[in-house]
Amino acid sequence: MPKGIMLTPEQQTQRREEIVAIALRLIDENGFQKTSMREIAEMANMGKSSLYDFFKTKDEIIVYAVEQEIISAAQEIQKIASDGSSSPEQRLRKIMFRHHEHTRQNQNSLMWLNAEITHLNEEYQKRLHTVRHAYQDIVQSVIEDGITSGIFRKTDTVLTARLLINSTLSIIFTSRPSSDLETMLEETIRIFLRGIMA
Amino acid sequence: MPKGIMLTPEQQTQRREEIVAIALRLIDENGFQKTSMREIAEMANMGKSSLYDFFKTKDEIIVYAVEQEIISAAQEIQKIASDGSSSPEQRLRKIMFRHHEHTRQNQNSLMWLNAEITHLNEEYQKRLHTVRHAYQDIVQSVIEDGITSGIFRKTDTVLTARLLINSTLSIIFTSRPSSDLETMLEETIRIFLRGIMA
Amino acid sequence: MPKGIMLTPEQQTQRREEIVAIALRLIDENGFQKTSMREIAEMANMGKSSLYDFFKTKDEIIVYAVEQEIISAAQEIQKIASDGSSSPEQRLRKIMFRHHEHTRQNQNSLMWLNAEITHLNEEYQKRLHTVRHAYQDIVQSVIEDGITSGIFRKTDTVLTARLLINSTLSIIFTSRPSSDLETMLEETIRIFLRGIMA
Amino acid sequence: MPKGIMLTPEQQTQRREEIVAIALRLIDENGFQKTSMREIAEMANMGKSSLYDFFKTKDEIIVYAVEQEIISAAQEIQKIASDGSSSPEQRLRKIMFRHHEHTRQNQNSLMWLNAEITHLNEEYQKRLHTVRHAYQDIVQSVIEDGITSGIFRKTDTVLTARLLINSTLSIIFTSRPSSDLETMLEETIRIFLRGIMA
DNA sequence: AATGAATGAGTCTTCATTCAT
DNA sequence: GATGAATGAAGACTCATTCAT
Repeated sequence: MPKGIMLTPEQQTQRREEIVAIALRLIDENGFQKTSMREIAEMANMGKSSLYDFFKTKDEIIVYAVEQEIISAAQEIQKIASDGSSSPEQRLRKIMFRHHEHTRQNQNSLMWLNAEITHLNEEYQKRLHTVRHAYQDIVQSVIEDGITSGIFRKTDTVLTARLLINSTLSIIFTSRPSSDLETMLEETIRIFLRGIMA
Repeated sequence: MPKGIMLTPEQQTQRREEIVAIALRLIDENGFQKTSMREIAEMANMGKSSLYDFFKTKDEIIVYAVEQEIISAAQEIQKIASDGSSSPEQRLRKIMFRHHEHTRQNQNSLMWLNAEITHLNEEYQKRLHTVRHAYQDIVQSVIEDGITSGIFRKTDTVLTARLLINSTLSIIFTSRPSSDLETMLEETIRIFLRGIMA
Repeated sequence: MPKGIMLTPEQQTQRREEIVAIALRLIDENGFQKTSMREIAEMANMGKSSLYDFFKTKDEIIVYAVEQEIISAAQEIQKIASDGSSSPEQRLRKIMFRHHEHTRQNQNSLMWLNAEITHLNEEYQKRLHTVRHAYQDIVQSVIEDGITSGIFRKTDTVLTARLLINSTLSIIFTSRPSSDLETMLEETIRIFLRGIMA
Repeated sequence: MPKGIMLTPEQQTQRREEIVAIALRLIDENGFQKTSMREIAEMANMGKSSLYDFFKTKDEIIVYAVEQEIISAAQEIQKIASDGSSSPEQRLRKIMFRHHEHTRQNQNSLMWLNAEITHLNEEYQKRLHTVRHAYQDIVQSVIEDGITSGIFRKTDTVLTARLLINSTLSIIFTSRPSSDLETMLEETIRIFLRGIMA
């Protein structure tokens, strides 16, 4: 950690990623509230106040973390969504698998934000909404492709996309799993596809 | 609030209900964290410490509150579920309407618990799981009725019930509603029913 | 310190006075900024947070302290001001002596507020302005008596009162006293009286 | 801002003046406490730590700033004071106008120092006392001229000078101005002159 | 039985200052 | 010479919980 040399944007980003990785781990273990900045700083081997050079507030850490996760997941599902060689059904299925992974990896942060997003400051809410909407739009576009091509019936695609996206939470956050995650995911996809098939 | 007069068990219970009603309202308005014991006590016209005669911890308030809400909602959907004169499909639809109401009325408490349940003490987790499972079981039983009677295909009914139950959260917690709640609920039910129809 | 028994208003007030006395002493020693709530609490033999049962903010401590001092000083100079048996000149002189005492006893708090009042929240500013104006009004009224009775010439009495009042700060806050406080006060009064004599 | 090029003493001084000008402005806008070194550095287009090449501490900035202001104002009032063609009364009046300007331009810094000077380190206190005394001495000298020439009566000239000097604060820092600044200044001068006239 | 006074542990955040490059 | 990354110490404030009366 050189002292007076401006961090390149890459270094900045890398440092942020490091912090975020640590923070996410702690948050997943103990919850956001019970994770303190002191704790994060200690795990990150830096002074409490140095955190504030990278994130203006504690909230921003989780917001940034989830924002990045969603952006990166969005890029991946976008690739799948744009793959003209698969049927909408195929693509939706693939997206769900990728999405399930994303949900599983960030389960607690995502869930915490679901519950607390309305208590974040407006800027953060807006940032999250933006990326979430973009993400949903991708899923939605595949559904619309299916409708256009006649294999899906006409549904409220905004809602359908959201139902699909949120369904992975039902799979992951259960105190009474009926089988392994993958099997449940398959079953979920099956139900939904059948639900929207023409 | 007479001093030195023993409260009968009924009064005890009634007082608990009052507190719980107030707490639920405050939590739904401001979130669990931002609702303080002082605030609850003031609204309930009692001393801070008197709350502790009814609930051992702050957590217990929300746990008990949601527990009761779920129990009471379970009783109602049980009635619907047991109504032999309707088809399973009809019953599922009615249940979803009632369930949606329940979700809407306690949205923040329910969501907060979803996010924080793993950080509650074990006893509370267990209590919540118990009632949730019982609730889910009812929904599940209707689905199974449908399967038995041949109108639903064979699915993972535990999972299906959970998907159904959680779908109301997707409807209620959206920053981008595609239409009014009831319409979205109808659409959701339609998709699911179709998804599980034989 | 009984635990669950409501403090009577008198006890409340007394407790506040105790805190205020300690706080004022610390503030006079080390300045407002360098006096911490922890320090005050420790000196007052109470938990940090108990302070907040008596004062909502740190600022409020000094505001309340000075407010009370001014109110009490105002009552005393009011008595002098209303004493019909003395000439306005006599009364002004007596008031200045009493006022000088008041200034001396609260020198650092008063000076600190002079510098920082604009950074206090509005409510506090208003409270201070109110009592200060009331205090100034009393001094002003004596000056006006003198004008009415013809012994003082017509001056801007609002300004004159303020000059008179603030002059004690010049006497007290000097790094180069030209004599003892009382002598300087006498000289100051002499100059002012001569300055406004008809 | 060339790197590695030695600054000439003139450039050094000039840079200091720039910093000081910026600091004074910020301090007068937001107060000393709320003005951070980062803020000053940013406004001065230099790195935070570069400030420390010019000033050892934050305190020194305001000390130096006010010191320079007083020295420069002292030079100006010295010119007035030495003007043999005007009467002491005339000169005092002119000085007061110039002094009022000086006070007004640095009101918050001056007031802040009044309140906090005793909490500065000794060296800074000494430096400020030195220039303040020099400044007061000039005013005092004019008063003494007046006494010598018989138009002023014999007063404690050290005190009188201080009263005169501080009176501008009463004019400027009021929450209840009785008229515009200039008029109040005129009235103040009138009262004082009359107060010390033979 | 009922209360509110008292607390202690903990929170996020700020900032002047240092120092390696 | 100039910089900004890094920090440590501190600060105000909150709140669930306890307990003496």
